[in-house]
Amino acid sequence: MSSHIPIGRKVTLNDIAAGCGVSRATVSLVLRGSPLVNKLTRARVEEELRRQGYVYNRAAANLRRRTSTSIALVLNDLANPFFAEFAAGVDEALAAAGFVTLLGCTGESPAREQAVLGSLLEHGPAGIILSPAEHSRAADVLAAVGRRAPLLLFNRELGGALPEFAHWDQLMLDNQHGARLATEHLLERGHRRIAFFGGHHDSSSCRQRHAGYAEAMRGAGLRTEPHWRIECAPTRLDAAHHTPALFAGAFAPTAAVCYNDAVALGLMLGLNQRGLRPGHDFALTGFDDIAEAALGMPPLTTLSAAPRERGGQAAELVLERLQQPQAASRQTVAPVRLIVRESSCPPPIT
Amino acid sequence: MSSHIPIGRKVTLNDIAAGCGVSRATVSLVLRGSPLVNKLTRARVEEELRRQGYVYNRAAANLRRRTSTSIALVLNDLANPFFAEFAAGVDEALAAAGFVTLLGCTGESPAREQAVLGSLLEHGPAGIILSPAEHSRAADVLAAVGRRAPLLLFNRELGGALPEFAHWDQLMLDNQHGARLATEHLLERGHRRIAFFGGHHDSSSCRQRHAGYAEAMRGAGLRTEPHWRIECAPTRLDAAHHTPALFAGAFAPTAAVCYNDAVALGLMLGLNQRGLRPGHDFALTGFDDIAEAALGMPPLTTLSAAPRERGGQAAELVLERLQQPQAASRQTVAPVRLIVRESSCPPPIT
DNA sequence: CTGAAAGCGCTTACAG
DNA sequence: CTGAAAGCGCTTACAG
Repeated sequence: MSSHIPIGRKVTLNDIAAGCGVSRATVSLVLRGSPLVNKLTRARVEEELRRQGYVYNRAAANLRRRTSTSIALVLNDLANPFFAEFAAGVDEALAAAGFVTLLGCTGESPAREQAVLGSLLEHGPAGIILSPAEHSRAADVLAAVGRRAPLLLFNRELGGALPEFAHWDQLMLDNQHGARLATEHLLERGHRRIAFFGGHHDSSSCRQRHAGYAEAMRGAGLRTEPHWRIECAPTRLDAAHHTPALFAGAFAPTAAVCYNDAVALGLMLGLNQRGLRPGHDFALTGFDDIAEAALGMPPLTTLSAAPRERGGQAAELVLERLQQPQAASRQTVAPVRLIVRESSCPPPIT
Repeated sequence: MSSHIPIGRKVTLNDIAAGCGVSRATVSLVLRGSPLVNKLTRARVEEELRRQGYVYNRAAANLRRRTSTSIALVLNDLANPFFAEFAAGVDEALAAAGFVTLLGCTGESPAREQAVLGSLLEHGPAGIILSPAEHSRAADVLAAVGRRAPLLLFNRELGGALPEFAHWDQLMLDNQHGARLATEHLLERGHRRIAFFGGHHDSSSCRQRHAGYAEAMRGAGLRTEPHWRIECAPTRLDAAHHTPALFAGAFAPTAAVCYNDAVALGLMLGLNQRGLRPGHDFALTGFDDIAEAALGMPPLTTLSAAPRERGGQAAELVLERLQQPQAASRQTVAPVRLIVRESSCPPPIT
């Protein structure tokens, strides 16, 4: 059980009612802007509210009315700028709708996710926006949340699908289309030997991006080599380490579609170590458009998901769900935009 | 007034009590872990809680007990990685203490800050952590918050000091010391003509950093030239634009202590445009250690405030205040660490 | 147009 | 060790 912090004496409806000689009910009606109240009574009450510095106790009101004015936002990694932007977008849209954001971070741990969901649910959010931790399972989330609040899944799918899945809304990035755009862009530049670099195949976003890449390659009538698909952790460091594998076989690629920007920046490091100049001798693209992407050497061609707008969209989606609890669940796919920068050069002339 | 969202029928203490033939009071005692309850009764109740999928209604409990288990976190800019890290640190520490984070973003607007504080206060947080919007005034914050919850001020001071100020705790970065460290580091490298570049003098953090720079220069017995103090907006772009001003007079500087990393990165661009190689022909330092700092060309010597740890510290400070509402207010200054990278080269040999 | 009364889901003395 | 009763700060039919 959590600690308990006593609150100082606060001004309540009783104080206001007593202060201007009306009943609690009348004060309540004034607060809620009811047209039933006499103008003069209203003015007197409003003056008294100001005078005593009254603050509405929304928790009490919510209890009585059996409503909620909060939405839980559960994120796998707030320190990641992508999710920070997303959170800012969520909070802005929720605030505009009169809701408050209950924040919870899981640090990519399914166990912490369970704890965070449990704790936030005790505060009775009207809905939940969840960007799941890496290996979070559908069954566990379902057990924690049940039917207590509608859930919107953002960015990642959960492991181990379930029948109840159908009840959850989803907002996903168009990973497949994005990777296809990047691949087609490199094809247009004249590349034929294009690798797909980084990420792990057990991540749904990685599979989707790879599918988009494969689709574009097939569409161009091109075959791919096994060593054009290098898996590695989605970090700069691991990407740099795995760079040599790209050049291990015959038909070395002249370009790579990278799982994300971090991987692309790491590949740049790895290329430099081999004496290859990214953006001159080798072309590459990222995914996410993190702040560093525009500053890389060279600046990185990448895909932007406009995380702040996604946040606003996620907020809209849960709020709509609250209006229509029974409507069929919605699977929304957010568009992704190609941002062309210097890193996606034409192939070197051989 | 905000919208209202009806909540579905939930399992309450009454359902549990009825379900296993005890009174509500007994169930409550079980929930709160009271030793007064018979072991068998406890086991029966716990089984029933599980069976019905009971979720504790903390809002109702808080209302009855007149307690609160939430802390409001009000940030000027969550999209800024520094504050995102800070927020992650706050949330982690609060969660560990059984508290929940009520998030609010102001987007650097004092007007939105007022609205956000008002809205969050209606949810009855036990305390508030506020990183104020740029031109937020003490009087306005006081009017919004009053004595309804203890406030911890983070990162920036408020405009227009007030007697009541003394009631607020503060957690500030050691800006002055940090800038002094950077300046002394450049002095040790052999620089004598060192500029202070970027930021606006009406920002308290900028004044403090400039004071640290001036202190180090005085300490070394060095005078400074007027054109060694260039003001500009704390953005990359504006910094790049203002670069020529550094070289407008006689005694051009060989190094610059920059207001922050964004400014330093902008100055790098500006130097490149003049044909000067940062880290070779000109030395510079930043402030913040943003992710791009380590990746700059060259990597940027800078100061780290360890934002995530600051978040944990801020959470500790408010939680301590809740235990001791009457204790004298505390002004905490968080240390800042110099991170030496290639940008702070020795002066060119002339 | 205003007030008295009941109740949201919990907790907490107080009896027994 | 357990239960009946009152009350946290609100809202909402229902009278008048």
